[in-house]
Order: sequence, then C-alpha cells, then structure tokens
Amino acid sequence: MGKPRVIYWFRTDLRLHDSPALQAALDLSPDVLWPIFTWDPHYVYKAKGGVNRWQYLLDCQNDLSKSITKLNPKSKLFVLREGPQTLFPKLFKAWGVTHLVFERDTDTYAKQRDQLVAELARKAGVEVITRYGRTLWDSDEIVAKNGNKPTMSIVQLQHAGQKVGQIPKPIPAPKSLPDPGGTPVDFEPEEPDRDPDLNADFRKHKDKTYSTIAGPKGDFAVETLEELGFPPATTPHRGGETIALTVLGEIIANKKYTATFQKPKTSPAAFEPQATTLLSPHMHFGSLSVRLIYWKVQEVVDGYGKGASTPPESLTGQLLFRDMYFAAQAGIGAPFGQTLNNAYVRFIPWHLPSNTMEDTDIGEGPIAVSGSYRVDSPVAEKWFQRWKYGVTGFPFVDALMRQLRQEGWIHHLGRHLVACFLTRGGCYIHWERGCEVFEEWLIDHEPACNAGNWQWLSCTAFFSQFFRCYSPIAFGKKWDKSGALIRKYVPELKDLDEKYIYEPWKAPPQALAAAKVKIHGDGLHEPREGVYPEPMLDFNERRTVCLNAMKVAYKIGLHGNDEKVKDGSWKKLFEDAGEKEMEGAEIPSDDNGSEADDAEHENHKRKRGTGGRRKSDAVKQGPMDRHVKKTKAAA
DNA sequence: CGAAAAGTTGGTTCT
DNA sequence: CAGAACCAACTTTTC
Repeated sequence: MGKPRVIYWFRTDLRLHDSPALQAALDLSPDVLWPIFTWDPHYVYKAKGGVNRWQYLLDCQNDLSKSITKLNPKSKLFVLREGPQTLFPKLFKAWGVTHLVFERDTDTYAKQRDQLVAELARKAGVEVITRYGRTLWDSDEIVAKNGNKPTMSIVQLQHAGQKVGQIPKPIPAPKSLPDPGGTPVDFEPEEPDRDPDLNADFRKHKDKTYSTIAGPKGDFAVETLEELGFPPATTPHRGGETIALTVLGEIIANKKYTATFQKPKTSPAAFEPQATTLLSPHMHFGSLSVRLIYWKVQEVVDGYGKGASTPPESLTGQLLFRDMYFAAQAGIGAPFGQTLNNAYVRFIPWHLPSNTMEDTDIGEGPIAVSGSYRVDSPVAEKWFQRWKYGVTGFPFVDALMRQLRQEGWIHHLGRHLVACFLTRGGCYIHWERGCEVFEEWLIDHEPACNAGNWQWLSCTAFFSQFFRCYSPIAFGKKWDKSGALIRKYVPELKDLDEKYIYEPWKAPPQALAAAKVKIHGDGLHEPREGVYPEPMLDFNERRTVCLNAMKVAYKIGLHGNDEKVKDGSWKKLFEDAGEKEMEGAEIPSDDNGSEADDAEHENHKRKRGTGGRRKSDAVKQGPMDRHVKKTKAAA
C-alpha cells in the first residue's frame, strides 16, 4: 500500500484550531490531503433553516477556505455539491483515497448518515478515522459514567464529568497542510430527493445546487446564497473562525467580565452590545472549539483570585449546560427531541400537538413524530401565529420574536420568556411548536440544546417549578425600564411614553395620539405602520388557567412513553380530574376564534392519515430536522 | 432510610 | 430602591 491519500471531511467543525480529528488526519503524514465539504441534502432540503443560518454557514466556509490556502496556496476547502451518501463511493475510486477522517457528529440523523458513510468506506477499502471534539467531554462517556443514563441535571453532568476525567487541552492549529491530490469528477452526479423542500418558501428562485459537483465555475468554490436561491441575509451576526477567535480574545482580555460573569444577571434587553458572548453560533458551526473557550476562560478565572463566579452561573457553567444537553441527547437517542416514546419527558396535553408518522401516513422510523401538527383549537393556532410573527400585543414578547426572526439570535433569558409564554405560562401550546420555530430561525440552533431548553422552560423535563412563571410585562421592565429593546424592534411603539411601553393597551388616547399609534386588530392582517395589535389574551387569567392545568398534569404523571399517551386514553384521566384546559378543548374566547382560519395561509395543509383523531382537525406542516428516516409504511 | 436543603436566571408586597 | 418574606409547592441532591 502506498502513502496515505486522505480526505478530511469538514462538517460541523469548520475550524483549524483545536480539532482532534484534523490532527488525527495529519498524524497519518499524508501524501495528499483533500479538505472537503459535501452538500448534505438533508441540510439543504429537509431541514428548515432561515437565510441567516445559511449566511453564517457560508461565512464559516469562506473563512476556513482562506485559512487553508494560507497554510498551503495549492489547497482550500473543496465544496462538493452532492450528498455524501451517493458521492463517496465514486470519490473514493476517482481520487484513489486510502483514508477518510472526520469529527464524530451527535444528533440522530447525522449519526445514521455517518454510519452509512463508514459502511461505504469499508466496502471501498478506505479506512475511516474519527475523533470527537464537539463537547467538553465525549457525550457517550458521560452517559456511561452516569450509569448509562442521560444526564438530566447539571449535578449529574458534573459528577459524570469528574469520573471521565480532565477536559482535553486545546490542540494548536496546524502550521502547514499537505497538497491536495487531483480532483477529477468525471462521474455521473446524482441529485438527491428534493421533496419536500422545506426551504422552498424562503428561496427567491429555484436553487441551482447539484447541477455540477464542482460548482458553477468547476472550481469547488464555496456556494453562494444566490446559488442556493436565497435572498440576502438580514442578520448582523457574521461567522467564521477568524471572527470567532477575535471575539474570544476580546472577551478574555476583559478579565473582570470573564471571571465574574453571572448569567442570571445579564440582561435580555441589552442589544448594543448584547450582555452575553454570542459565541453560541460559533460553537454550533464548530468555528470555535468549546474546549478552547473553556480553557481560555478557566485560565482567566484561575488568575483572578477572589470574586470569580462559579458554575453553573459562570461562563464555564454555560458550557456545562451545553454538555448536559448533548449527553441527555446521547443517552435518550432518537426520541430526545419529542414527547412520544420519550420516557424522560412528561406528557402534558398541550394544544397544537405533533402528528405521529401513523397520523400522516408518511411512514415510520426511529423518529415517531412527523413534523406536522394538528390544529385542535383555532384560537391556539391563531395565538401561535401571532407569537411566531411578533404580533401578540405584548411588546416585550413581540420585540424578542422580531429580533429573533430578523437577526437569528436573542438572549437566553429572552428565550425563557417567550418559551414560557407560549407553553405553560400563557398559551398552553405544545413546546414542540416553539422548538420548531427556533429551529428555523436561530443561527445557533443546536438540536440538543434547543429541544432541551424547550423541555426545561415548559417544565416537561430538566425543570419542574412550574409555579415560577415569567410575566411578559414585569420581566422586561425589570431589565429595561424605558423599553429600549421594544423601541428598536417594535418601531410602531417607539415614541410611546415609558409608562405604557410594556402595556400599550392601558395607554390613554392622548398618549397614543402623541406616539402616533393605534392599538387595534390582531397584527396578522392590518398594515403595520402606525398600528399595534391588541393583546391576544388576558395574561393573569391565562397564567392561572395554565398553572392549574400543569398541577393536574403533574399529578396524573404520564410520560412520553406511556401506553395511555399513545392510545389516547390519557384523555379520560384528565377529564376525570375535572381539567378543562387540554388538547382538543376549545379555548374560551371573546373574539379570537372567528378569524383563526385566516392564519392558515402560512402553512401547507397536509393530507391526514388514520391516526384515530378527529377527521375535522386541520393539519399543519412544520420543519423536519427531527424527521430522520422516512420509509413507506409497510401496510 | 427519611428529612431537609437546593435547584442557573419569577412575581408581588412590604419594609 | 434594595432586600426580605411570601406565594404555593415541583424534583433532585445532600445529609
């Protein structure tokens, strides 16, 4: 056998610093090394991601490619426009590959994809080498040390982490890279299944991807938004390892900020600058190593002496929570992101529940939830649309939701507020609906952290003190009395008196006239200029309803894997307990119900299957990141 | 084992 | 206006 001819497959580790897998590739002393990125059809078509996250990905790829070229002018990031599942067998042969090296991925879809690729490599006689560097500790090792159970609390994670051992120290970036070999692509390209293209609505024109493997110019260049058919991004946040390292450098240069950071004391209303580090999207794309952050911060903390904050509030504490969610995901597996078949999450009969694969007749797989949901209550559906598009009539909620949609990022505590409001603290809508919206819009969207946090905030798992309920009025006021965040993101209210900025429906006519704003309608239909919607619900009333309903649900104590949850007999338990607020029960409302059907244009209707549910229920199609493997149902 | 304390980040009222 | 007491009461961890 000749000298190693190595493909380094970049995926969610778009960096050169502290990459154990890249180090492993270089340790082979390769004759040639191709740094490549493949277009995953799941990412392009099946995962709903707004243009802002795409922009961030392209930023990371462009920066990485430049950094590679700096180390070796003959090399760069070779972007191949075909799915890895079909591309690799052809590539192994055409390029004479001996080794394939990559960083292990974490979520269910990615693990299945990697398993398939490893099998294809084995058949082609290509050796596969993987390393792990996505979290502080290897999540599988954490699970093993936690008694083969998912980590459902930070204490469990900390104890398991101690048993696993010291967090690996960062590996320096390589000083040189081998030449790439030849890159013939004289084989038949294969287009992936584009149906459904969950991003179709966002595209300006049909995407031109997959027409040629090496891209429009045949040079394996990084793709553009134009090529993907997307309009320009709206986010001010930009990606790439160079920026990430600069930002990290600035953070640790401020020793006091770094060493005394206390998350609960950072303001969700701060935006220029924001109160937290905004390193999460860099961690998501792997343009910054979490271990590098950990050790750089720890160094500052060690040198700071008295007064430094400690986990879980401190900066490193935030990283521990991230690891906790990854190890929870690793321990629970495929059902982690859903209620159904998940023994670790409570069953609560929220409105707008997910359809199962059975419900929709689109097959079955390790993921039991189809990505679509049932409209059990027109009022709830309308509340959901108003929440999603930032027209609830509660200015702080709306400011946060609009900031999220425009910029792809909001402060963690802001996420708490809007999540609590949608679920247990207002609308009583299923956390999976909110999880899907975040999945679509967050530039730092991480399946494990997103689902975990939604479970936390809805008191479904990880957290249970449901009587602690965020107020859409009081919570924002505490941080931002003058309403600066509202004035920026809800410009209709920018001139309203401070006294009414959190509750504009209470403003007297003179105050509204002075601010040139009318309080009217539901925000979904009227022109937005000069008009701000009425509050969509009575918060205090709904808070009481939700809290009581949560109490009943906790007492009944069903979990996602209970037979009663699957066969629908849960309903009798709740009815016997005298509970009225639950899936299938219409929400009493003065005027909200009548217009609810109008909101339906936002989503495609999907044909219903035989799930034993009422035929009249409307069905909505949502994102399908968790929708891993669809095979036609046998029957 | 059982009781007590703790748990990343609530709200309101009173001092 | 900062801080404590209270609200009503969950699960996990510690002692």
